[in-house]
Amino acid sequence: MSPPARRMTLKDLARELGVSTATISNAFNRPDQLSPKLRERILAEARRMGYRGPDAKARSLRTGRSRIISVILAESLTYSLNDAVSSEFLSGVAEVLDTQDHTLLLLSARQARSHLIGSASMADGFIVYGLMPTSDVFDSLPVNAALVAVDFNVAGHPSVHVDNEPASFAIADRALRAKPRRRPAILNLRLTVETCNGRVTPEHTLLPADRTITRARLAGFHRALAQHGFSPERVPMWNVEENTFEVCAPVISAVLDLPDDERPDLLLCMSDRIALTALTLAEQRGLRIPEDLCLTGFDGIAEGQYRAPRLTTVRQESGDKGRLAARMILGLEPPHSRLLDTELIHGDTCS
Amino acid sequence: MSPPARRMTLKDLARELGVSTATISNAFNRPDQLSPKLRERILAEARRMGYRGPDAKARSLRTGRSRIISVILAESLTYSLNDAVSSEFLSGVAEVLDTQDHTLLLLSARQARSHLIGSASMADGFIVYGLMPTSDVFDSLPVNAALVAVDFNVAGHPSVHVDNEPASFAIADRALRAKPRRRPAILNLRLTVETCNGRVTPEHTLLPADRTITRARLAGFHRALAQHGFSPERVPMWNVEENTFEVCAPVISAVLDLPDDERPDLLLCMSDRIALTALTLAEQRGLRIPEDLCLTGFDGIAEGQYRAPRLTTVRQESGDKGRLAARMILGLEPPHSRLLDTELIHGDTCS
DNA sequence: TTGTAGGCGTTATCAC
DNA sequence: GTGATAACGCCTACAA
Repeated sequence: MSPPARRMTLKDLARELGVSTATISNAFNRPDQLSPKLRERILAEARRMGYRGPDAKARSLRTGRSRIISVILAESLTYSLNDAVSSEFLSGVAEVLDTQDHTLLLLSARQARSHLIGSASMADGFIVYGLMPTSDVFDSLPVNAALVAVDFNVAGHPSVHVDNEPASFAIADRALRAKPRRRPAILNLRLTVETCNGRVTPEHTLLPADRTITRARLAGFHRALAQHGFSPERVPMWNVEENTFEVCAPVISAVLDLPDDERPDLLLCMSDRIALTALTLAEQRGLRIPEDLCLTGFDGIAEGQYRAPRLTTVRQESGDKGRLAARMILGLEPPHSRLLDTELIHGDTCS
Repeated sequence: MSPPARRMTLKDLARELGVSTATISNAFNRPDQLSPKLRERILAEARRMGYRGPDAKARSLRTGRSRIISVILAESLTYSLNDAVSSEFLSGVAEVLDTQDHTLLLLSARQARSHLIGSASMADGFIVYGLMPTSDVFDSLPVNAALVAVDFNVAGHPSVHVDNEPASFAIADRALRAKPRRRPAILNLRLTVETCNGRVTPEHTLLPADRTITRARLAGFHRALAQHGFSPERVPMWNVEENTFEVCAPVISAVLDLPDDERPDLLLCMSDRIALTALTLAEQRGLRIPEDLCLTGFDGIAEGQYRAPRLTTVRQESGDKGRLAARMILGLEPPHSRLLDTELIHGDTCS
């Protein structure tokens, strides 16, 4: 009879056992506040009667904390979860949260703003990853919220970065040293203000450095090019709008299908995904790597290293970025901005 | 002075504006309950005074719903986020939740049980993905919680599956038809009760079919092998404990390094990751694919298709699985168990 | 159209 | 060591 559709509460249990609610609460949260015997009895009875422990919603209201950390992603969740770099980042975050009994709530800055606001106040802290389309996202966040920015800066909050400019310089320098090249080109990732999936022309405006890390990568490439006798501004650039095979492929096809004497013989790519797409398409066209075409990537994703030829690239430890950001949010690490090192990977695409 | 560290509440705002709390609440939640003019004024004042809208914690306690859907993953978050198949699944889930103004909370069945219980009661519904190590996970969940199981069954709840047995049969049949092979072998994914990263011997016990989908895949392989004149029980099997390059590599190396007359010439792999690892290692050893070694995968991950040779495999739409599960949880789809189709991909590793 | 008041399930501060 | 009791911030009948 009377199957209580309603979830059993702490109060019900207290009444049933003839003890006060405080005692039940203590049995679950502060074992030292009551006799082991009583605690045992309470826990046993709770199990028997189907009480699953304090309700998270009520507890979070009362304590003000939810043990939820939210990662706000610049891109859509769909993209972020499929992209090797950002999922490795998330994986790092999750690893730390896990050991600290926190959970991970995924939010995207792309979601409806009203919705974002609503969900946001649930979390105890925020890790914001990637460049924010609009800064008003922050207006949605609780005031004084714990916040760590990754791959960009937010005034008043610590951030985590990698050394994009030096790393880009290093890999471009490496490529240019390997063998003299005549026609270097740069493949950008989301670098123009205007939507541009193709050649970048003087008509395009580049995003400012505080809006995208790829600007720093470009600076590194340019510095290396200049040092090797090229006029950076004359090195052709193409831009891709999204770091996926599907979006990169047409742009890269256009590059590779240029006449032989115009086709670049060195592609400095801003991501491994772009470089791998170029690699696949170049192989399909019978181009020899690195003889006919030299390629460099950025990120160091596994896919580029578990294939032949191995991609020459820069490894950034996205997992470490995530772990560090998570540790900062949880107060396990002082909240100071940090710059992580990268490592040059000498693969086979650029000998 | 007195910078109110405390977050401003709806009540504060009401007092400030000289209206009742109900009116403020309505302004945010039920626009039709008050004059547009008043609503405008309230919203404007709220913005001006820094009120970010109703607090999610309090709201969820009051309404009983949080707009949070939790995915409980059988594996660790770290693994799940890095694995192509499960992250595509999550991506599908996220896509649907996004459009329905819900958010995604990631939980792992591996986390400390007490923690899991605590966080669980926060969510409005649960999508359980992959095989549960222990069934007592469900005891942690709120009674009568909305729940959808993916890749396994939970009594009393709908599930989403893929046609593992027929798909495995089809691909094995395809491989065996392509060219007569003498020494087929099977590479399993977590199929033994005992931890086993290597050859499966008669001493090992296989997990029961209700504990792992790979059992169904094995059944499909065996049916095809029998049909082509092999005694399934005599076809050698190896097992890998985790679907990652690092864990697969030693096992596969051992297989490939067998003497020529013992080395399998057909590897039926239970995942693309396993097959791709085999492909990489085989290439490193100078084996020709498919002449010397024929390989099949399972999953159809992008990485296997964007390389040469393209992997012969079965595509399962993990994204669709996620979308469907999410739609069921949100009540957009009738809560009936579903079996999704797969598609045979004729790649180059098995001609 | 707006206001009043009770309660959602906890936890924390007190007394006892 | 244990028990009342007052918040936590909001939503929603219901009354005005």
